[in-house]
Amino acid sequence: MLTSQRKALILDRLRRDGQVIAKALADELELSEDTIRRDLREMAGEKLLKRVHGGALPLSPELPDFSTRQGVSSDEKRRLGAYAAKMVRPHQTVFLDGGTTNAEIVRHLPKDLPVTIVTHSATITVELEHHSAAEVILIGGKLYKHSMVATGAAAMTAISSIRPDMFFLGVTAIHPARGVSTGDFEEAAIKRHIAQCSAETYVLATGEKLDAASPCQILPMAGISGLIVPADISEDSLVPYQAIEVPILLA
Amino acid sequence: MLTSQRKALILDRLRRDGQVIAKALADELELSEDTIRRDLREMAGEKLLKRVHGGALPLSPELPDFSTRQGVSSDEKRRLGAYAAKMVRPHQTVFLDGGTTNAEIVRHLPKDLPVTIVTHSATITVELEHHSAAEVILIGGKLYKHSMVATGAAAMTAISSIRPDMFFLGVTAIHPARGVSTGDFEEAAIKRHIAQCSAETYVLATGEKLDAASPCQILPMAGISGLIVPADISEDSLVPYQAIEVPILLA
DNA sequence: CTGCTTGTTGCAGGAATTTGCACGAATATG
DNA sequence: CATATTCGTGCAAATTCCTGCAACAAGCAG
Repeated sequence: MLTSQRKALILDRLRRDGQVIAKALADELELSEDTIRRDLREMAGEKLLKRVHGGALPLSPELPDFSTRQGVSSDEKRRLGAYAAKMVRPHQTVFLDGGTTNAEIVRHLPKDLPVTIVTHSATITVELEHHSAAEVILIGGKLYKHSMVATGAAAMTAISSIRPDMFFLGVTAIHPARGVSTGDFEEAAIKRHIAQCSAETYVLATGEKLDAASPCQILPMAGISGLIVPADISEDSLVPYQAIEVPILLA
Repeated sequence: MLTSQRKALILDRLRRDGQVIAKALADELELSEDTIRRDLREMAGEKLLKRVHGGALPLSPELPDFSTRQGVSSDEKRRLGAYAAKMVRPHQTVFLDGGTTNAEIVRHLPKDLPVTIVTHSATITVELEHHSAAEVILIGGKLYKHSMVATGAAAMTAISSIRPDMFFLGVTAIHPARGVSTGDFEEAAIKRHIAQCSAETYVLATGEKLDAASPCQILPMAGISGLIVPADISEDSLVPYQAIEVPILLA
């Protein structure tokens, strides 16, 4: 690996993760920590990053980016996103629903992973700009602006022609008895349709979504292949879901 | 192996792999590293690549990033965008092509204008998020990442079902004899199709696009309903276009 | 054919860069 | 305050780079 590539990688990680740990990166790239630290020292000299004990941080905490990055993703969402990104195997076809949590999945997907991403979300599509090896299929239709996804008959038809290996479903609420749900009827129908076309359906759930219900059910819990929750969630809150035998994955 | 062939090969590898390692390529071609390095040195002089210790990298690893390109719209583009936005009447159906100039149109559209916007561009779609009265139709398909627009058979089909009142066409070059053109064959076909479905087709042209030609023609000049150019452009440069009777609108 | 020029290639030797290691100093953590 | 990391510096080995030079082939004029 060329030095300049390594430095570009470091900048990339800073943008993506908001931090770089010297030791972790040294392990990952199979180089000595000295080399990484030297890079960090030089880059700090060029005002490209801020050195801190143990690694480095971006110079400007967060670029004031538009709607895509509006919700400064919580650490919780980043962990869920990283976990889900690791589930994706090369050459799979993955359907990504809209939402900030799913945007985190994209940010953790390796930029050179050969994979087919299908999405009906404009914001997810924009996030995929620099994933050079990813084939992106954009589902069109009437835009539902609240979540910036395509809906309607055209979207339904387009989705029908695809059989994704896995679907990362975005929801607003999860309840043991009332399943996964969202606020809009049309959106719920689309999400349900995508799930039916997909081999597996996973839901990324931050803590505050558990044991809540929104007006429109998408699927009963039995329709979910797996629920991905932060590892530090209280065990009590998971009991009702273990009871109905939904596979729970700890991120 | 001829020198020029070798240099072409190097450019090829840069495009394909994003890097060239001097030693590895010397081994592969059974030449001394000196020869490879000499090539790299010369090509760096011609601004064809960027030399780094150990080999070379493409000049712009990630072409003038779309998101940053978008941020720095020139004053010229803003004026064109404002002018085009004023052409849009309430309740019309407008097809917006991708590109930074068309993004400027959106930024100048009143947020409460009741209008139907059709687009195959993910970035344009995101720009429309806060236009509450606009109905947005997103055209899906295989994403062409260079310009972040949907292409392919699916996009063609979806476009066919729509008859926009006006189409704002984005191009990379405009030439009196060779018409409007762009760099990608597939993209040109899509743009041509949209124009054929639309009642009127307008092209927003910044000064540097005039009298240039890109590989793939979209339409002859006769296929254009109007050319929108900055008002401060030199009159001389417009003469060839007035001669072929293309309506010219000064923004 | 000869002599000259031009362009390409490989090689030698010295300069510059990169990398990993050692060791003492600085910093975090309990 | 004690311990464990992490940091910085100096140093040595390896690699890569550059310059100058010589060998060789191709093209061209005389």
